Amino acid sequence: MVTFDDTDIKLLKFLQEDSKQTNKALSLKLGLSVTAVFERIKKLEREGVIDGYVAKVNKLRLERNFMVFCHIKLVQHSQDFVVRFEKEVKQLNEVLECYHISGDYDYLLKVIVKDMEAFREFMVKKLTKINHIGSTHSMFVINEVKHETAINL
Amino acid sequence: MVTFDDTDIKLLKFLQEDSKQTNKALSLKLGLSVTAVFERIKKLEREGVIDGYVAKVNKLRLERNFMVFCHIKLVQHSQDFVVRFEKEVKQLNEVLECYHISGDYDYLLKVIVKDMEAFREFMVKKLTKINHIGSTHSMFVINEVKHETAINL
DNA sequence: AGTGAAATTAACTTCGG
DNA sequence: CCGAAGTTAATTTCACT
Repeated sequence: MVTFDDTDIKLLKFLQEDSKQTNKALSLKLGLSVTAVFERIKKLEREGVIDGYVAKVNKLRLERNFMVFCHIKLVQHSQDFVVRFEKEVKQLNEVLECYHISGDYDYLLKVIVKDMEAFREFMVKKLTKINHIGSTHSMFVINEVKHETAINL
Repeated sequence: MVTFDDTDIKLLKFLQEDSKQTNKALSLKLGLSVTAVFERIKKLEREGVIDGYVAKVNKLRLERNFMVFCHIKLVQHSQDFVVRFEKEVKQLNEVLECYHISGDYDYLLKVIVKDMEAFREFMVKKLTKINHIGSTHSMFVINEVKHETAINL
């Protein structure tokens, strides 16, 4: 098991907020040399703690501002059905997230589309075309109160 | 209204996947010069379409692998209560996402903590300490089937 | 482990056309 | 939008604490 010291945690916090800042800037915030920062980042990348670097885009500006959470129940829970459902749902690009959850429903999906019309299309032509879906229940997002990409470290 | 051409959309797709690739690499993928890529990125940043650049971290490696979705109902829905609830929930670092949703419950929260014990602490000491919460319903994530950070463009 | 400095490479940024 | 030139930062190495 690899361990992380406080400096690693701080470094990850900074990089989760802004990955474009220079190693110089990070070295000042951390009280380390540029070389040390460089080595630590490389180590975190090598160990897979840092999983990559991505641009965040503004959903509103891109007309992908209609978010819906869909609960899904399967008709059966045999290994076979579960595997097939998960495989098919992964291929739907409107589905950004899919979780197998405890409770009344089996799955919770986060779906992002342009508008209600696009959502209807998605439901009718894609989601409900997947076999073995028992029932669905959609919850529309009225307002995004909070959306953090950074894990709380 | 600002518009985006196909090249902008492609560029955003690439940057949502990997923001550390060089403008040179992007220029090859897009069939443009490095300068053109540079100018387009700057334009997208200026216009707020690109919202920032962040490092993705591996939840598993960092012991933040316990995810719970919490439904919350308020006892009242006066402007005052809603505003106060939203303000307080924003300050909880275990809550990565919070949505005001349609349906039986008022809010859906995505909570990430270390383990069940940490979740219990969170519920008892933080979440249910917020006033005006009527009822809650927690759904534990058994398995993360899909988790895309990139918006489907 | 970390530091500072120096050398190298590569990327970013500006500018004239 | 392009290519070239100038600027800056990332990256690597090394001698030393």
